[in-house]
Amino acid sequence: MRFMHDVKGENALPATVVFRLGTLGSIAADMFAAKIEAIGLKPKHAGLMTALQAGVAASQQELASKLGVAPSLVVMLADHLEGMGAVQRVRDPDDRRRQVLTLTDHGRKLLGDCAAAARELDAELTAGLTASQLGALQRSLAILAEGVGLPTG
Amino acid sequence: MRFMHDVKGENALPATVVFRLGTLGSIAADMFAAKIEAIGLKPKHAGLMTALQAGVAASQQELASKLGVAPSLVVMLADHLEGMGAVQRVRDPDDRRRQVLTLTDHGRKLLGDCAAAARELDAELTAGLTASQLGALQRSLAILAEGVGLPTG
DNA sequence: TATTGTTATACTCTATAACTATA
DNA sequence: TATAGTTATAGAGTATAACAATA
Repeated sequence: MRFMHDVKGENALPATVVFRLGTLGSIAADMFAAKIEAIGLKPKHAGLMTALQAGVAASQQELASKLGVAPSLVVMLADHLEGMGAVQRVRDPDDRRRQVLTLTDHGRKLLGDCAAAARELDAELTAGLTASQLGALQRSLAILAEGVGLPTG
Repeated sequence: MRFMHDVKGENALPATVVFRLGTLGSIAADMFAAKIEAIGLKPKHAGLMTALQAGVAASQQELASKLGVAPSLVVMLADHLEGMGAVQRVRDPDDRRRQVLTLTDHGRKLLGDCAAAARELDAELTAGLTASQLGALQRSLAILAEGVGLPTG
């Protein structure tokens, strides 16, 4: 006979995937934010540039939709990135209402710096995993990401 | 010869564990928040109750430390939980400055409801994984959680 | 004087709503 | 009239700082 709520067992809240993803994700996001703060970026800037790099969105409306944020937030993110020379805004000649964003060389370099920071954190975060565990984790996370239709990749 | 920044490859930002944990974690947290909103709770309330249940903290200061939030936030979370009869505040007779929080029966029931909600989301989220992939994922996440000294897990 | 809890205040983030330009 | 972008405003969430009670 077991406890109905199974407070310590594998059915308890802390053992669920959503709980662990939520808590680990929050910590991971904070670590990443701290790492890229030095180059003047926040995670959402990296997310926007990643969407541009992947070619899944170009106009600000498309970006807002893909990133799952309000259009007004894209304006501020793009302002910041344009101000530091990471992206360029060019009016779409076919529809002059649209601002098409493109990554500059500097933007690509910054995105590379973000990736390098992320890889350093990966090494730190996954130090306790064996190589095969790490591989399995990466594959599982990729499947989960695909399952929820992840905005930014 | 490869591109220096390897923008699409497995070294790129979207393929890192931190990036995927961050994005998936945010989605998971939102899903969980939406599920438990109906019972008047937010993820941080569940985290606080989980810490109480696990016995890793009792006073509000200890909770603030374990949860990684400001003491003033614990006051508000505890106010809310006390208001709905999920926790009790009792003064520590040995040190009357300390408020010791304890879960009530109703609090334990609510925590069980949170766990049930999380399990439902797990089923939905991990539908694309095989049983063995799921098991491997759970083990890996547990190791990562331990590695970062997770507050509430 | 130091510490726990509380209250008051301010800041960050983000969304909603109003506005401008273009279609 | 409808849409892309922008600006202005407002709300949620959380931290910092001041305060009260106890040690």
